[in-house]
Amino acid sequence: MRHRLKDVAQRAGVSVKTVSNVVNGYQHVRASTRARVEEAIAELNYRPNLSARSLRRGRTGVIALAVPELDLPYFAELTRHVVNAAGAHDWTVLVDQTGGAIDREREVATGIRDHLIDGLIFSPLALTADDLGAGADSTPMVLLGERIEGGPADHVVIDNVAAAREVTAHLAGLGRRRIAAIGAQRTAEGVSTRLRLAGYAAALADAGLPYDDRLVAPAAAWHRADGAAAMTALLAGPVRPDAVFCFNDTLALGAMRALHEHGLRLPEDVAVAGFDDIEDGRFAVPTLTTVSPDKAEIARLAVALLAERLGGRRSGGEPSGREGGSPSREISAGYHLEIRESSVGRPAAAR
Amino acid sequence: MRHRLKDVAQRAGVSVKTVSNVVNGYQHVRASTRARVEEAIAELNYRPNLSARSLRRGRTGVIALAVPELDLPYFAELTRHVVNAAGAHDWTVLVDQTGGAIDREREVATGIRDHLIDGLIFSPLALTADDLGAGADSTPMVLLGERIEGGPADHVVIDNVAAAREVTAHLAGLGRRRIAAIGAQRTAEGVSTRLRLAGYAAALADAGLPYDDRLVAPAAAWHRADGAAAMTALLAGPVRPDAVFCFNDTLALGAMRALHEHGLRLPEDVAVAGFDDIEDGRFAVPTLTTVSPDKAEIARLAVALLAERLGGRRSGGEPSGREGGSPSREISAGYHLEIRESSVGRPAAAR
DNA sequence: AACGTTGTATACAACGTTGTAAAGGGATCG
DNA sequence: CGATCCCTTTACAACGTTGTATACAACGTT
Repeated sequence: MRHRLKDVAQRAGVSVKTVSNVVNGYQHVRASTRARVEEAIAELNYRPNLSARSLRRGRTGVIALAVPELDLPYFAELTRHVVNAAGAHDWTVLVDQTGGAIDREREVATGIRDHLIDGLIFSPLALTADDLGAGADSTPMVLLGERIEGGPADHVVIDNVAAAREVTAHLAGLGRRRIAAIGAQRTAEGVSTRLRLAGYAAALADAGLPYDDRLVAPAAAWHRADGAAAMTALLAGPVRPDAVFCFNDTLALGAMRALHEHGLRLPEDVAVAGFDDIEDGRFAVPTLTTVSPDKAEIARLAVALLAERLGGRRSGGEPSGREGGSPSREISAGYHLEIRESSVGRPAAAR
Repeated sequence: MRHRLKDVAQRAGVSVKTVSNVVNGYQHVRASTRARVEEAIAELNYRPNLSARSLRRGRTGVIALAVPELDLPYFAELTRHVVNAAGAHDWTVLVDQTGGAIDREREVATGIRDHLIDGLIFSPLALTADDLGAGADSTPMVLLGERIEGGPADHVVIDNVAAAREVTAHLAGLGRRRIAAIGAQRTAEGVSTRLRLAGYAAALADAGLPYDDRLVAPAAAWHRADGAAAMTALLAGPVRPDAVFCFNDTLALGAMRALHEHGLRLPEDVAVAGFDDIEDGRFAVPTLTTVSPDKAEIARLAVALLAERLGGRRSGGEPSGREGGSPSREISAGYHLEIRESSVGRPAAAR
């Protein structure tokens, strides 16, 4: 049984307008009147009708987070951080999954469930700037990652080139001479993929190692099975890698499983590194060396950018939107290397 | 720039009512008029204002899924299945996390973002039937798991007792005589916990093995770190287990990591079994023996129950709700055992 | 008495969509 | 010619909330 302002007003013996004033914290309300209204609200368990409120105000207090797949642990962990960061603004987060499919991503970018969300945080895989321009509505959007160059939205990024370069350099610094990479894509559509590959290539050059196509394995998607398949293909190839940089942790965990099945020792025979620092990798056998982006910071920055676009408050006004607002910004979040057993082995003292 | 029915009407040279009739598939619209309107809709990229629509109709087309933690893989995978199942009804799923905290769960049960959702699928950890009765609104709710006895909501469950019994019997059938359990709780608040413990105890009795408190380790939460800590405590205890049944897969993965760190072999020294069949366990070293609930079926059943409560259609009518509707139902979904390396070892032929 | 402040109510309309009722025009059929 | 059907429009109000304007009363101060 949902109660309206009108029902509260009747119960408290005041006007609808007075109840609204109490609910909205309008200062000119006598304390005794306020108490009476609040009591009626509690008795009736009144909750504002947010559809009505949003129609009148133009705001719902809901933002959306659209990620490729929630069951890729990186996105699940990121979602948790976004939900926490959004809580500080008293926002509810609607989580959507695109599956990385271009048509779904276009749908999200052009307005999912229009008018039900105030803003969008979006981690796309396949979108282009053209997709963003065409048919986009005015809902403020923050993109995670460097997927869209020159688009109108704000971006939160990490330096994929530097991070990939650094972790590959770590492997080279351990004396590895045949460093493979898993996660490239044939069509090179994903910008993250290209940047991580560029960082890998730069580190090889830094170390005076040749870039060898035979050591670069593609992956259709970034799940464990894809990592296992790519590692298996590399092991069947003409050049035996002594290290492998995987473009995310789930690829790395799959590769580690494949290495185990081939009777290879980690890291003695093949050192492994990943990217993302998911909890999984911290408890794997061996624990996984990885790039650890500051997920909490990414979430915080994304929510802060969105809040700024939305004017940082819950109440009205036309959002500055994506067309004609301030120029789009790109902010970098931090990362660091987590060096673990999969590259440097087990501390001898622990045995 | 959001366009209204009025803008479409002007562009197509018809009335607002005619545009509404086209949008809603009213049959008495001339084909040429319909074409004209649809063209205007496409040109303006018109999208209905769902707040306005829901205010008028009383429906938003959004359901909520509330789970304890999205970054526990079981819930992330379940979310994916729920989103897929809901898509068949053209529903959008709003995902919320409660952290398993009683006050957050109460908040969810009494109506999160009122009027923004048509129904709720809820996987609570701490709620009681009293919590459900008090202050609950009329939004239809389906509960996942046997958390709430005698409450008014529909339930989708799996037979936790039988499943736990079966996987423990599997370990006993392998000749294991000191089978431990990880995941019990001191306060025994969670029903799943109690049922899995009951199944474990029943299987011990079936096998003529004594129930030994020293082999039952509690866990504060069900993350990998909790499993590792509990396994470490068991290994420091007076009775050395030769098998361990963990109440979920993340506990099991943490326990496996702890066993490895103590130089024990799996499954030779200690056989391990989990519950949930997350992807992680399929690629672990060794692969994890586990109870595999049919997550897609759970999702499908939950969505179907909710659809029934909502009258299976998008348009109007007062939902039958939780008060005064048909009696609450409990439906069981299937599960099976996945026997893998952590209990039976590696197939010899694979080496 | 006049003025300013506080507090409450009334009035109205806005937000975008849609359900109901009624009217009107055109075409067809008995 | 009247009845019926198809099609479109106009009119109105509903949904629940809230922003603006105005009116009025009470109280305190000058």
